[in-house]
Amino acid sequence: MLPRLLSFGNLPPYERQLLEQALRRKVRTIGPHKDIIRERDKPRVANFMLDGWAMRYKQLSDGRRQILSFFLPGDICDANVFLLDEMDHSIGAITHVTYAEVSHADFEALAQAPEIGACLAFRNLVTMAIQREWTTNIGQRSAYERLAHLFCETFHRMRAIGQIRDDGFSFPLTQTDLADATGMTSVHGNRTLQRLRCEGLLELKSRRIVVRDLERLTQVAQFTPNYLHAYGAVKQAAPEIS
Amino acid sequence: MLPRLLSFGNLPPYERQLLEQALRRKVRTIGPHKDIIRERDKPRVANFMLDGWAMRYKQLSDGRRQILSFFLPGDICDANVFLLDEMDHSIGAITHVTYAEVSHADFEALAQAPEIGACLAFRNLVTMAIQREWTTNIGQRSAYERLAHLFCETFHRMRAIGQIRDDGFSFPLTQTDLADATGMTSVHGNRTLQRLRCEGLLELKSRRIVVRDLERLTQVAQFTPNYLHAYGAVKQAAPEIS
DNA sequence: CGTGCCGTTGACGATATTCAAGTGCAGTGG
DNA sequence: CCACTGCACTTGAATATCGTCAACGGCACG
Repeated sequence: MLPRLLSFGNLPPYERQLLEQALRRKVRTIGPHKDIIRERDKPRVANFMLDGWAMRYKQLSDGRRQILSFFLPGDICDANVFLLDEMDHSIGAITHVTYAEVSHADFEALAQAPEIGACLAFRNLVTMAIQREWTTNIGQRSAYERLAHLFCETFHRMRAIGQIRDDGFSFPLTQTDLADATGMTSVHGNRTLQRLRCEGLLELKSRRIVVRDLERLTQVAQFTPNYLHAYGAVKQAAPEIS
Repeated sequence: MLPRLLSFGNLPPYERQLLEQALRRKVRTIGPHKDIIRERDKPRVANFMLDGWAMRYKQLSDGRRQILSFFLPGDICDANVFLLDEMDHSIGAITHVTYAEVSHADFEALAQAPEIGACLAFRNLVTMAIQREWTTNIGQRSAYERLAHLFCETFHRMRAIGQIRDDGFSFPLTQTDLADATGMTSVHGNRTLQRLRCEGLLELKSRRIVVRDLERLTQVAQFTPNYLHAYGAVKQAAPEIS
């Protein structure tokens, strides 16, 4: 019923029911390339990702765009966001996306529940840690290392939600998206990607990534997964389908 | 008594007392270039900045360093950080720093108090927004725009805590720090800084910045302060000295 | 069978890094 | 008082990385 990360581990029955009810109240679907919420909008609800990929991004007035993070199933878009007068960034769907809108009142109730509240706070810390790692990635690493790092991170996150099959996973971004996420132009992204391919680190074709050599990829990226803090605390396992 | 941003606006007497007690319990001082906490340490307390500048940073194994954010008086280093097994970044003092260590128990009590709890959550959102802006800054802007942006942001933050005098403020970073914060080499930082100076946008000499043309600086940086969400909701005013 | 988006390529120029050397200044100790 | 030291800042030249512009091919979709 719930995507893996939204299961929040073993909740007491009362909390589990609270969570499921909150997530059932208002489920929405949106098509790719549509915005879930835009910069300057007044935030009204917290969004819990149920299925599909979305992204957080900012756009400068001259058109430059920075993708700030990706939302995978089970992620929470903006905990506590009600406290803000207006959004300082946008959230857009990459694929078809299903998400649950959680009202301010419902969110408060979830945050008050001891287990769920702690999980929400923990998730928030992980989200912040990932954002910091992206800053480091873009600030310090070369284009080549940067892409390698993003693929390592995504691999680990996808594994945590049981989405790895044969060392590969679905990766619905265009090369332009990839470039905007790593702070390079799409032309340079394309060339850098080719280098990753021809050095035998990975394949990327028709929206699917296969990691050919995780060890070397990790080395190139100087990737250390500690900042994910055992993201979801779930190792590779069958996804929760019920 | 409390630095401006830690005043949390108008608190009911009970909460104000709670806050002051929590901040009085353990006040520490540390010299410049010392670490307050290091990556891989187990976090035990939340640190509330009382005086001086500190920074959050990450170091790669080959020595490259990314400065992730600055802590000014009144900032909170790591709310909720107890939930993490270990630190994924370090916090270092830039100047002499005075800070209050808040225990897990005390922090919980603060977070439970309605007004303070909301303030803490709000501050956390602003911290995240700043981190996102840094990602955007480093990812999309040129070196020249990037430095301009950092100075704009710092100007606004310093103004919010009443630290602007004659369009200038104390700025204790070396050029190497500045470069590590904006993802460039110190040599390039130096040259870029010279350009900012000779175009009449600002002066930077002996650890003090004077903004000569805020309007043009804002333009160059494409700076929009919306992401600060009226950081502290305090306009320029005399600092709270009591 | 067009149309549009995505990926790819080449040539060129701009931006940023590297390496190395030198200046200025503050603090230290003789 | 002055040499000595260390650090921050500055400069130049050579190089590497990355961006811009423009064009073309493939493929899906209508």
